[in-house]
Amino acid sequence: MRLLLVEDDEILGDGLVAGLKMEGYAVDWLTNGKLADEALKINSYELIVLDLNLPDMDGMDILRALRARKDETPVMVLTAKDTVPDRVLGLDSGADDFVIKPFELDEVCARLRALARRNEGRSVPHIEHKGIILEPASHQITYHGEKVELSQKEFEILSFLMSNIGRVVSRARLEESLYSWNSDIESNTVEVHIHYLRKKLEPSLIRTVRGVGYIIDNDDDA
Amino acid sequence: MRLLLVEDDEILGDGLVAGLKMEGYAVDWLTNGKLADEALKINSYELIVLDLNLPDMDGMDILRALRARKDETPVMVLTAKDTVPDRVLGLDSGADDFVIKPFELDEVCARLRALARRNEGRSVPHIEHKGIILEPASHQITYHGEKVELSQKEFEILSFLMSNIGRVVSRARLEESLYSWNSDIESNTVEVHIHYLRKKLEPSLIRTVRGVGYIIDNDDDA
DNA sequence: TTTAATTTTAATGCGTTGTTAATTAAGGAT
DNA sequence: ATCCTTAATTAACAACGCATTAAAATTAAA
Repeated sequence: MRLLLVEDDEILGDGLVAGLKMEGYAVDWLTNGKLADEALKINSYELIVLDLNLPDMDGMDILRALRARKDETPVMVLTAKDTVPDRVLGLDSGADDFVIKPFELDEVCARLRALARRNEGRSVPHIEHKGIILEPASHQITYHGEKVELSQKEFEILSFLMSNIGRVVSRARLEESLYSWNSDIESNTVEVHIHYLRKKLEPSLIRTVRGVGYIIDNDDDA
Repeated sequence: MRLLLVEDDEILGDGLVAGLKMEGYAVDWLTNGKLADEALKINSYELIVLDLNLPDMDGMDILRALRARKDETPVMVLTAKDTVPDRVLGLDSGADDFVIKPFELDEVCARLRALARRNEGRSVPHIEHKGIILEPASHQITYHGEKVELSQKEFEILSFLMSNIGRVVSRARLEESLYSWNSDIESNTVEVHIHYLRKKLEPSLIRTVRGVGYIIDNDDDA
């Protein structure tokens, strides 16, 4: 699950990154407001953690710009107690949650889980297709009524494919959804995980579109 | 997917072309602003990557002229950090995204994908004609209800012809859509693929217009 | 620390695909 | 009718993309 952290404080940022990675997030950490603004135009994060107090650009501007682009990604705002204008705490700010510094890492994580859950809950209760039931909330898969144990990466790949049923998903796009920008995957990791998925489920479930990507088809034949 | 790169720096351009081709784009590279302006009046691209700092013509003028012609092609602008007038960063410039030099090739590619995605997301209509159903999203062809397996090049050629039903498409134009300008195809590749298409579908489907090109006719006779 | 599980890397093999090139057929022009 | 040009057909070959496997590296768990 991809997460963007915008935090200029080195020490705090470092700790957050470590903690969030431990929670299983693929974290991109930016210390620069303008870069963050740019990064968000790519729009491929599931969560954003945003410090309002940045040196080069007001965090609120980033948030405003984000919402102006109709980007609904859940945003958690970090602020120091005395720098929060009251209006910010209102609903119109566009943020989904606030944490006041100093805070406990555990609390942030719990709130993030809640955010993610709430966000999934709206749009994707569970996806069902060809005998597969995928429940994002519990992170579990059922295939023809039987539980199937998937590793994290396998789950993420399947999720991505299943939320794009009928559309070809390029390998690059899959990689984007699994990793953060700068992490270089120069090998065939995705292929390998696809292979494991086919093994655990049905080989014909995921169709290869040579030179293009992978797809889970709509139709019932294969 | 055709992409126009306008970049005067030889070294940078060379690298970009290589990288973009690797991503599967058919890249046309122009180092000259005026030529680019002309090219954009004639050709149509799915993406444009534009360096603002050109020797003979301001990149912004190209962009302005493009938008003045109601051309909505997504444009990614490349700029050096200190040469970006602030106004350029505003929404009114007409660009869809910016990248500040120096940049990572990976980032540019990721952003381009995002641009293309945003742009195409609206409508991916399937084309239907004479019993053939072509679905770009799933990359599949049906002929009289039966699935037909096509290779990538075959698929691309058929796509191009089917989105130009009733119009003759010259071989040069087909080659352009499959390859970039300067990539040399000195043989009859297109003919060969046309041949395979006719074999897999109906020989009479694609009519040869001698000395001109190929066409899929409107009418029901052949 | 040891063990197990997960993830990544790397190497291999195979089938598909794109391209080339040579030959045959067809269409126009003289 | 013949010649010349253009297109169709076929086969051969090289290159590529993907699947698969095993092993290494990393991470989590005991």
